[in-house]
Amino acid sequence: MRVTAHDVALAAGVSRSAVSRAFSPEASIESRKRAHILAVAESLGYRPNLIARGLTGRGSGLIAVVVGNVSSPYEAWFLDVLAEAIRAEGLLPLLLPVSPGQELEPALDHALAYQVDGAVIAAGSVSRKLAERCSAMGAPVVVVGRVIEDGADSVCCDNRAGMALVVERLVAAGRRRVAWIGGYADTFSNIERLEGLTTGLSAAGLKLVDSRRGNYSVEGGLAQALTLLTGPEPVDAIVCGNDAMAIGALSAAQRLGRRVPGELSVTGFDDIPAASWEAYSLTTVRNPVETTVREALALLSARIAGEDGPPQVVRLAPELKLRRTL
Amino acid sequence: MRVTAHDVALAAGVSRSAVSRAFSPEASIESRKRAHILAVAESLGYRPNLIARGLTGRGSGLIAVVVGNVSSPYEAWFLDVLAEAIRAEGLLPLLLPVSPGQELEPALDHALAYQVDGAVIAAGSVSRKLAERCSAMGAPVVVVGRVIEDGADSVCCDNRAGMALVVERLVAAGRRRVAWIGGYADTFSNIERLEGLTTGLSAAGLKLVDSRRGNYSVEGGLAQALTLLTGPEPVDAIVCGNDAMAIGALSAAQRLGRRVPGELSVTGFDDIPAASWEAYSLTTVRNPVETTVREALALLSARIAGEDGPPQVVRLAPELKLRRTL
DNA sequence: ACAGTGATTGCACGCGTGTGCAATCCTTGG
DNA sequence: CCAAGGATTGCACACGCGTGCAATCACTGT
Repeated sequence: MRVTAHDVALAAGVSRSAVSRAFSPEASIESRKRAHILAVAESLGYRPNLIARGLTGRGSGLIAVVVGNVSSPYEAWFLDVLAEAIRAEGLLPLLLPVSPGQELEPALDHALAYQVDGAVIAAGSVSRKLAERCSAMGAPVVVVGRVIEDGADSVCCDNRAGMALVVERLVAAGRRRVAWIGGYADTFSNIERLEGLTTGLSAAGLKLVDSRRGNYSVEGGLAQALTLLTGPEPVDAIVCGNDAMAIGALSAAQRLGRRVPGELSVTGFDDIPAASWEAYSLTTVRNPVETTVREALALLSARIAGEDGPPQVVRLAPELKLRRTL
Repeated sequence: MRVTAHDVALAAGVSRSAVSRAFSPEASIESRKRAHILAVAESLGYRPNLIARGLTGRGSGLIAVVVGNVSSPYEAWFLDVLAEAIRAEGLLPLLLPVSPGQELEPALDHALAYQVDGAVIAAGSVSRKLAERCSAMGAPVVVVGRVIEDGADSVCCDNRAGMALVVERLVAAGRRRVAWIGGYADTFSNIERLEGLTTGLSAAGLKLVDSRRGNYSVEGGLAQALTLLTGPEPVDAIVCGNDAMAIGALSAAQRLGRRVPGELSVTGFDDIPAASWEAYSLTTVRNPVETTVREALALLSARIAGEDGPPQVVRLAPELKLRRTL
């Protein structure tokens, strides 16, 4: 059935150990013999069983990747970069989709049962206890997009700084009646972004005119912007917690005939690919996804290599992408 | 370090076999004892090592998922649905991103070395030989989005039928000068969609006015539509090979001030989420992704369960989504 | 030619789990 | 009270691989 090292050993007339060593680059084995074994192995279609190899203790070569709705543009973008980077390290990503509201723990348990070497968590609510439990099981964890104080390594863009950039530009453009459409209320990124917005505004002597929740989706942004713009309170800028909602808000503005950015500014956060599509040309804050992934994997690799020490927090500076909606 | 069944056995004062049986629902074991063992296991934080379990032959519980650029909207959508469905079956998806142009084989080898129970291949060029090799290794393969004649199970929407729907509507709307912006030339879906378009047109006594390649990307669609619309040949309809390019084409039309659908029709294929965003309201062909995933997994499960027989081909009927661009 | 040295090699064990088989236990019927 | 039968249990082996250890080999220097 399945061809094993034993079969190769038989066919090549050597011991099974020799086969094993032929596939370990550093092992001591005569090079002529190794070549022969590799040739026989090739002809038999033999590949070392990585599952069995993982059993001997040297790590499974698997990385758990916890991510939310993969179909949301930001998550898809992030996952794309991350998966590519993991494979570039010779590892394999185990995909664990955890929709908002679902429990993270069962999914993580499932992955831990596969002896993953590490986990990148970009969704679900991860407590300090959970992170510690993973580490105790031998799987270092890097949390992305939020910071667990003293609990786990994390890398996350500086949301407040990003919003500060938006406010600066907003004020320079003479906007005075600013509204906010945020994501899920208790989300780390949502809290920080809102906080960055309000402190920036109050520094300019302004305060929010309105504040709503759009659940980070296009539909949510559209619905909230519609009721907002048809409400009693006049508004000359809508700051959104992410790009998807900003795209929804732009649709609302279009439907209501508001000129953007003439009478109304709209901004997003993340700079997903759609933000630069001409129909939107959304002014937004660029979330440095590539750097985030690089840093996260570097942290993870260090931990896997055994590096000890207190949890590290990497904060990445975002950048304002000026386009045509502000 | 890592807590094993042996540790639990010691702590519970039973044999290791008993621990193993406590975790197999059908195994013969006194229920009081099972409860006790499970309690001890829980208190020690023990979970059966699925890697080791996979070694005994009963499958690894892993499914390889080969997909292209995850960040492209259609692939992200598909992956989202698929990953969710795989987890719903109690399996775990192993993510293998294979960008267009990259080799599929090394990625698949990597996954096969993990003894995956099966593979869903939605990207990369898979030959009949490759599919057979996988099956020989004990990993059934389902190909999605293209058909390997007599080579592997596959499920794929009926691209020609989809295009027929577009043509029908196009002709009814009185369009006579139709251009085509396709994806990668040698792609299965691209060939079928183009074929469906041309046969439909010639049945109506028409033929393509122009034909281009936009690489299935927004940027490609934009660039091709720009040169197309500023070229010598007048055009009153652009049929695109997927939604992303259609979105690019709409941007081109907007930039050039063409009224859509007044002077120009634009259509896509797939019905990605962005197609229904108000800025586009793209008329397109809905690719039945949910059904595709369901059928693909059903096929795969049957094969994993040992079902024999000739390769099956499932063709799914698409549906025209009439919006505002045609 | 011979001892000494270092490179190869094979044996056997361990990784953590499932499971056939025979031994044991408890239950039940007479 | 005894025997028969079924339910439980533990032993031991298997899964496919890496690797320490001791044995073997080739080779070198004198």
